[in-house]
Amino acid sequence: MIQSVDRAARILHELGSGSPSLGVTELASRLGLAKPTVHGLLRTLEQCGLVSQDIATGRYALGPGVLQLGNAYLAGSELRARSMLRARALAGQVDEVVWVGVLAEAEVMVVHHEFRPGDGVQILEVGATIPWHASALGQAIAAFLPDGEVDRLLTRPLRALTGRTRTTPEGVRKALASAFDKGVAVENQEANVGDAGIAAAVFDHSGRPVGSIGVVGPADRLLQRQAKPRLSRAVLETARAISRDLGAGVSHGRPQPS
Amino acid sequence: MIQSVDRAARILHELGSGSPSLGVTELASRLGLAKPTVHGLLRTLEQCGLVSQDIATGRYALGPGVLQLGNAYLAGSELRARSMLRARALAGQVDEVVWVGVLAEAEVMVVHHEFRPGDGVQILEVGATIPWHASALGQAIAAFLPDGEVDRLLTRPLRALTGRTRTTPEGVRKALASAFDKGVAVENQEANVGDAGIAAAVFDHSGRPVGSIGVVGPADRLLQRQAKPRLSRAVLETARAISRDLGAGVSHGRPQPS
DNA sequence: CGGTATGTTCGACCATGCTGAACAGCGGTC
DNA sequence: GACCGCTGTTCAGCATGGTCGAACATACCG
Repeated sequence: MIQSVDRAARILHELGSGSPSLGVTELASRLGLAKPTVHGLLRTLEQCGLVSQDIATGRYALGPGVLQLGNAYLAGSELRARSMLRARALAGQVDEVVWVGVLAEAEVMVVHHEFRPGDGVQILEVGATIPWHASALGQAIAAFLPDGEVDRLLTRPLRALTGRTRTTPEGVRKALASAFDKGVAVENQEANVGDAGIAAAVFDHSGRPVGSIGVVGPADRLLQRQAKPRLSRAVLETARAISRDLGAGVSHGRPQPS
Repeated sequence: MIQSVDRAARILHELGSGSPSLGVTELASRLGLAKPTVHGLLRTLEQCGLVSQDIATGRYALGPGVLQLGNAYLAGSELRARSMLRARALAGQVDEVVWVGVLAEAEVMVVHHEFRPGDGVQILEVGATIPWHASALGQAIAAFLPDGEVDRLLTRPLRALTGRTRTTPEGVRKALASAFDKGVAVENQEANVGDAGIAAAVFDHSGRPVGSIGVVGPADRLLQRQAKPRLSRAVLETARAISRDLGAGVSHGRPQPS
């Protein structure tokens, strides 16, 4: 663990969360470092294009370079590349917004967003993150993770995003067990009031869940008695198809803890 | 300049350009560093979520963290925030795709993409980069940069993307002079065969060009005799309006070299 | 016109990251 | 099946180079 690099990453993380621009002093106090240390790191990051300084105020913010990297990540993501066509097909089949996500730390990140075919509203959610325990995408992935990793995830505090968010390890475990049994995770207004999600995990050739795909939309429409089974089946079949594209076998049991 | 941080950034940059995943050995040889050095940097970056290792092959690729940062950059970009509404209005008014860009090193990066209202094809270009000299967005910004910075940009090789790309400093300078006079830069198939662009610079309160906004589309449609003046005027007015929102004065001369 | 913020520079100590060489695990190949 | 080349990884020692405290320049505000 190289300290200076770790500190630089923490600076980037700090600039990315919360206030869009911070001063040297504030950054130093937040990270518990000396002011000149932070200054040197910032100067380096600026020269690399990852951070930019507002010449007027002297404060620092993330630079265009990070966006370029983010774009490169998307372009190089095999999961994303393999799921785009099938995501579009799924969106057309069920007439809902489709998301593809991966697990990053304790958040699930949307790496692809397929619009609902006829819908005019276009809010692009690529790059957005949602606490894993509050999203169908996250639950679908976690359900097939080795026990050890699930335990590690559950040690973190489970923040409540709505009144229906599962905030106890037991509650989340129940959801994971259900998702493991059925193959699909269902989330009912646990992340956003009014919105529900249905998602299934995608596996790579080694049987590890590398991400998930699912539909998102108004809870009353997605969870309608006649809609839910149809959506679940469509999502699961799409996830299985992508997994097959990635070289996974057909059957997925819970992998052994490593 | 902190070497380890700079090297980490170069690793990220290398992972972002070209092959989506690289091995330690290849990275080390590309950067001219020792293998264990690169290994240590990669381990640190991995722990920060900026890089992820494929457990099967052992190779490294960009991690989800960089996408998160890229998204944070977009969310915190004042230029982007201020231009979204006006970009949408412009797109509706002229019925063309609208891009908002900023200059990053020698590339112009698209930070906002407004779809052509009725168009079904939806290729999102946010995060994409184009050599500055080959795009209307880049030329519009450079036309209002201090002479010194333009000189510095022109010392780099001017890569040809099409047969019409300006590849000599003189040719580019002529385009910049025209953009400076008219307030709008016009690019005719210099980046992509068949595509043209019309863009104007956006200024902040200090009079510095912070980015640009413009339309992109088929050359024969954009550069039609009756369309071009109309588009130019609309683009210029939108750019001026955004500049005003950012607190810029009304008149923009070429700033003194600093 | 001080006072108190800020961002920045300098110099010295010593921790820290770099490098060479050696280790372990794989895959192909003769 | 044992060899060889390749990979990613670990380990030690040296000295490079990053960190920190204090001092500087500057801007804002009372």
